[in-house]
Amino acid sequence: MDALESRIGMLWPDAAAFAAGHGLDPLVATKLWENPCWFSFRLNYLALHFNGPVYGYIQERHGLMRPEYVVLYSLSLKDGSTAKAISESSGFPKTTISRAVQSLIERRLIERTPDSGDRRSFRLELTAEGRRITDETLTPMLERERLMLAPLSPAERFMLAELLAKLVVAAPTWPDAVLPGPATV
Amino acid sequence: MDALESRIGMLWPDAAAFAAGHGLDPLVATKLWENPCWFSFRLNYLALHFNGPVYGYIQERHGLMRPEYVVLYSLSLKDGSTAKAISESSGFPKTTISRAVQSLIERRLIERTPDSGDRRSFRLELTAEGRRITDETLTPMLERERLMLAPLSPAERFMLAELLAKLVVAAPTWPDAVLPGPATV
DNA sequence: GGTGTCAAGTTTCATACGGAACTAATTCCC
DNA sequence: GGGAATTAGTTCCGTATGAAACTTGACACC
Repeated sequence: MDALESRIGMLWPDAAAFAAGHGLDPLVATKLWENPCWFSFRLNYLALHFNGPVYGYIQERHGLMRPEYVVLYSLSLKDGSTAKAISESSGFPKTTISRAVQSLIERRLIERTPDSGDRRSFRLELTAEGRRITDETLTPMLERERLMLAPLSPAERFMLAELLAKLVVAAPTWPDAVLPGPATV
Repeated sequence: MDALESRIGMLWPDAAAFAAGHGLDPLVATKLWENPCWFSFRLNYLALHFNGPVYGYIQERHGLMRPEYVVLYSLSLKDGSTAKAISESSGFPKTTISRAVQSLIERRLIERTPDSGDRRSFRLELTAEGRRITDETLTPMLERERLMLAPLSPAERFMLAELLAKLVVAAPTWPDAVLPGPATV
């Protein structure tokens, strides 16, 4: 009964013709216009085209792996966060974050001070040098976003920001596993 | 001068208060409402909450790694695609796709036939068994998208689909590296 | 105030991953 | 038509990664 609903993203008649007309790879056009899972494809495709260039640049310029920079960036937004919070908000497993934290401490980009009250966890804080790196990196990141969002009008950008925010806000209500289909029982 | 522009996604006054009111992790709220790079965060966060559950399920139920399933799914949309096209449309490096293809051939989920005309490349095609798996997996994938998009009205979903599509269409015009800032020269 | 359960972070270990170099086929172009 | 430059795909190899097990501390419960 949702046959119509799942076709929301598939309103272009002919992916091949569209691809030819827009300099788009034919398979990309198919995934864009003839894909029942239109949402996840667009999400992943766009995320990819942000992450690749940006983390490539950071890696090359500062020698930081992606999880390391994720920690740094998280602290630049909220200094004193714990490894746990960073892990959950970024989606990297806590083991990966733990390693990143150690590496950043060795490089004196962050400091770890025991949390008063709970001796299992630690406040993580940027050093001056760590802050310098996040400051310096913000410009190219913003520039990349600007570039990617350029096709939209300001009103459209605002609309997009709102729609995505609505979804993020709802995330805590989502189950963290896909239910096995009824045939599996 | 774009100070305003980059604050598009940051229109909520107090992330901490918002988090408390919505059962949202405080760091997530900060990344949502006090983050100059609002776009990439929302993109990655949502992609993550699709990929994790869905690929976890596929891995568990069918023993397929993510790149393997990406190949399978790509062929379910456009049978006869080449490894190259799959690599570029999915963002996985060609070496990873190559390995996935080999594994899928061994498991008789796809077949490889030499491309008439260019003997370097191969048409990849689903076997009946491969098709069975993509058919069977589509339901939980659609269900996950439905769940994630549930907070939006049909009109909003349509709007979101359109906005994201506009961006994907523009992707071929994006440089594939972030320019080094002027201070780097 | 012990005992069992849970949570933050670390260590261990097997492996999936992706960059660099390679092979083979194609295209360019003089 | 023949050599240079490109392209599809594979192989090799070092390593970043994440699941499972572990450590240490908090908290519940009686």
